[in-house]
Amino acid sequence: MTTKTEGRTRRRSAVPQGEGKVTLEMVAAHAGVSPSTVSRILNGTAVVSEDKRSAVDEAVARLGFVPNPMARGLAGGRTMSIGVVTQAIDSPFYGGALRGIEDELARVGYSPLFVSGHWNAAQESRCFETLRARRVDGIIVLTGRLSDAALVRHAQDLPVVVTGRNLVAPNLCALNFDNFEGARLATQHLLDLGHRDIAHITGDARHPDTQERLRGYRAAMAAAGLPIRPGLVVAGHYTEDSGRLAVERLIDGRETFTAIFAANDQMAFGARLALHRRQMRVPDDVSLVGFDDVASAVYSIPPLSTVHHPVNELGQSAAIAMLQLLAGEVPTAALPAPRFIVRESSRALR
Amino acid sequence: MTTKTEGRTRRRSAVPQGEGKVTLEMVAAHAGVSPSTVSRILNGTAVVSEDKRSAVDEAVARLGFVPNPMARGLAGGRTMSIGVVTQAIDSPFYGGALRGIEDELARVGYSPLFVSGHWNAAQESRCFETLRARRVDGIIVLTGRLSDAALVRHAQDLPVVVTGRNLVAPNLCALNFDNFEGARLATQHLLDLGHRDIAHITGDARHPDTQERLRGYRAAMAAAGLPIRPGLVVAGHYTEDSGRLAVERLIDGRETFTAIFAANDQMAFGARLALHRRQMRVPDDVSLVGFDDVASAVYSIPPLSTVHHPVNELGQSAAIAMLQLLAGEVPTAALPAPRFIVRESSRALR
DNA sequence: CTGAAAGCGCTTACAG
DNA sequence: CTGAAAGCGCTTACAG
Repeated sequence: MTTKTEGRTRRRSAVPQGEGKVTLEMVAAHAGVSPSTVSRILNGTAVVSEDKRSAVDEAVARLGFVPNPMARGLAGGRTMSIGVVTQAIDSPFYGGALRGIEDELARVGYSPLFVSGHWNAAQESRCFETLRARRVDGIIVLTGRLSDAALVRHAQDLPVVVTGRNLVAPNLCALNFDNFEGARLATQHLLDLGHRDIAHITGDARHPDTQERLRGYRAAMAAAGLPIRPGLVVAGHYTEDSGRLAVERLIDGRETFTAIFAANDQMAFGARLALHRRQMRVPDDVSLVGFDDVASAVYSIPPLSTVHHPVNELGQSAAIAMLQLLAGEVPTAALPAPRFIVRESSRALR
Repeated sequence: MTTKTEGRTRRRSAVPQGEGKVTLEMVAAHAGVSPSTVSRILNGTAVVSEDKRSAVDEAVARLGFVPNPMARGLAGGRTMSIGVVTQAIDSPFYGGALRGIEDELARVGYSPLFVSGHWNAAQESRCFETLRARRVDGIIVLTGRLSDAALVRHAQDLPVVVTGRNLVAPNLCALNFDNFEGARLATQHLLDLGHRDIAHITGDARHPDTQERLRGYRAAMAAAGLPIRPGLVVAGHYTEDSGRLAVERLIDGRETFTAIFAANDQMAFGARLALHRRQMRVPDDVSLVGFDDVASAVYSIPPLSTVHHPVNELGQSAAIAMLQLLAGEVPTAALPAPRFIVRESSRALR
């Protein structure tokens, strides 16, 4: 049995190897100009005569020159890297955002530096230190627990874009999804289906989105002339297990309900399991809707009706806004409006 | 309107602020020694007298000195960063590994630099270039599509640890999970339950694990004296949708089956949906088992029986092995043996 | 428009 | 055991 992995013949190229060894000085020598000029051309820092420019371009191509980011950073120029403060690198929700950021940054030669704050302000502060020590050109923060003031302060030193907040400050761009409207849509969907006894599993109270989503739920109920029954609002904290537990409490309590709106998909999945354990069928016995539309929502059983939170676009927009800030432009990024996706976990009350 | 880029007020505080501004030189001055000595103490590069050491330690603490990784890297020392070549930053499977790596590296002050190869050898090569340009101290590769030869070559320049392969080379450590045994276990579980007509959804043929898992399935069947019915082995490529399609083909074909072993959980989820659509109940009508035990497996309906692939430990072990390689030691990392987790998607044939 | 020179903050031979 | 000095590969005032 031959191993497929070994048969790769080692192609040798005429092109100078060892990418890392070619320096800007070598390029300068080959092009017959000074290192300063090469630097300027590479950075578009100054107007340079056409012939020198082409000579340099050619030398760069011939030698396969790749500027050393470390040297660049040390010398005070751009490091071409953007710090990304996420909460957990393996979050099923933020994962899509990380990818959006990575893709968008990649197309202009920037690379992201991911660090995890684990929903902890102290750790997040350390993330910032790490990132600044590495001389990132800017920092993107996905929600986080840092105070707005702290963010504004950092923005004095380098561009920052933050998601999940509304914040206006110089050199800073805040990108927020319309959580209120999304939650209103989800609740309205259930209302339209004829449900009146709609329970809501809230997210972590310290999370900014939580209040907004609760507010959306309340607004829809109120608009329908329905009272908010306190027993129908149960607290979770965005994890599957907290959703499961919330439903257990709901069932064990005296309140009756025919539908549940979970503040995120993960809790909806947990709720689904609790319902399953109690032999309550979705959507036959109770309708269930979530929020976020994570990748696995389509494959849950039954496929989950949920509000689409364009997390990938969120990442892209954040990256684009950062690039604009870096270019001295005013960010124009805007997030798509919430859309409710009807799948199979909700149905008309009969 | 003031331009934000210019207004950089430099705040001055009593406490040495701006962590980034304290340099090794300042520490040296405060401690009354030369920069070289400070550097040596910080790096444990040489034996230093006790009094100088404590003087330096104190100065470091007082000033809150944090070495600049860029300068470190440029000067030829360690950058304290490890490149991690993953396939997709948002993979539900590798996510756990990334986290394991991050956690393990963090405790010794290293930070990971994640880059995505997207299952594409060319992109992976570029990942390596990026990482080397940034002077990472070592590179961890999660499977990938690079040839073994390419990996061995890179290991000549810096320590490499790779998962998902068996490979022996200097300055390189390969960490592989026992896919064969895992698959054998999964199939045996179904066999023990009385199933004979067991279908297998394979993974992407280009993926090294695929053959091993297929081999495990075959071995278990053979050991039970059962023939392998070709029609029962359908190809997928590790995505939910490919699992769904595979089951559609299975159902539309003439073969009968009472159980399915999907080569990973994602395909099992897809299979589950296809079954659901055809009104086939799990586990009543068909038993379903997966492979990997991703985080969401516990919350799928019904909770998925699957082989536990300790992906978090995989990440940790990879990080530990890297640290050992960096210390000039021989890696001792070993992965836990596969365990089959019985949940509710499989049950005895009656 | 374009050089020469200094400097970014460290590490590491080289000499004591 | 410990300095002084050079150098890592760039960028950026400073002078033409």
